[in-house]
Amino acid sequence: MRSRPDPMAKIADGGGNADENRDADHSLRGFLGYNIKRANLVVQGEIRATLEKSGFRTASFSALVLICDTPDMTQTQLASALSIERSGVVLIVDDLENRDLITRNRVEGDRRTYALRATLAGIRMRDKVFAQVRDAEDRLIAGLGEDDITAAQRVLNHIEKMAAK
Amino acid sequence: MRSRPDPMAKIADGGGNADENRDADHSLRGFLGYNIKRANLVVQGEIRATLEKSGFRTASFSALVLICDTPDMTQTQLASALSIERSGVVLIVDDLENRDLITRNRVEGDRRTYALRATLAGIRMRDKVFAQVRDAEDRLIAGLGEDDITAAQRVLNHIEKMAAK
DNA sequence: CGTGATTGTTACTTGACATAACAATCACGC
DNA sequence: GCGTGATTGTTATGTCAAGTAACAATCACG
Repeated sequence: MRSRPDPMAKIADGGGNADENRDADHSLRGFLGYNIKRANLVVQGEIRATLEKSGFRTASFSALVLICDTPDMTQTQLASALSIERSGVVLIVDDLENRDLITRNRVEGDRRTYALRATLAGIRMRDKVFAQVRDAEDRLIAGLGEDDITAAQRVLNHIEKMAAK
Repeated sequence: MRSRPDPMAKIADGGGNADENRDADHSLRGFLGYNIKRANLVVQGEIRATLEKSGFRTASFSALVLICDTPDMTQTQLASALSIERSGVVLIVDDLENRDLITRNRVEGDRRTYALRATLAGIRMRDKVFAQVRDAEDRLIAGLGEDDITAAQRVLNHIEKMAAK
């Protein structure tokens, strides 16, 4: 009785895929990798939407926050912290510098490296967007218990520590 | 006393970025989007490593599972379930069909669509790889409490439901 | 039966990365 | 001091996944 698709069950899958997907993937739901992927998709989408109102991509805003928190950071350090290649941070730092949010400063003793430092405007921008992102996330987790969230953080951090070894 | 970086804290960021990143990003740690992203990175990496031993990418194995669970599925339905475009499933279904894991069957009444169905080999493959992925995930969450995991699942599913609306 | 929508398909574009090579600079042994 | 090798920022190039656009075949439906 399952093999013959009920004519009533017209797929009608147009845009609202949330309905018929709800139980079509019950096998994959058992994988936490699947659940993380899908949750990550909406979180990143929401954050991206929030950030682009201020002209940031996820990586560039993360870079600004890191530079604010760790003044005189090096581009190589930034690459390591962002888990991307050095060549990638060049574009990001270029952008932040062009918008006068950070400055590249020469450092005495090593003329190869730049000491990255946020400007006052950069710090103000960080604070403003930081709050916006927090609001966006709060809206996503509204209705959840505080203990559930800390438990989730515990699980996520544990998984991250288990990186292939 | 936080502003002046301790000279002892020499960055020394060579390859092992897990150490100096631990507290360099404490601001970003407050965002669950950040934690999800990083955890997702290692989970997907682990799953990818597991799947590629059997010649799958994440999407193609998800497709196989979905087709096993929902026989006579349509490619458009599959695209919706995978949250990708129809043009993308063509390559995936091509691959699965070439490996004799599924078959494209014509359906009476609508000569446009294919009814996707897993072969016996496809079902066996699904079961085998399914167990491997579950083992890989179990290794990642080893040491965590059962209640923590269910709480995490609750949080993740809640977030997913909150998709931009 | 004819207009418009849907399905699978192909070709093209795009975006975000990594890789590779390079000049300038540093570290360090001799 | 000097020369070899490593490091930093940079540019150019490649790659890979996923999306867009267009198309023929087919269906729905007035």
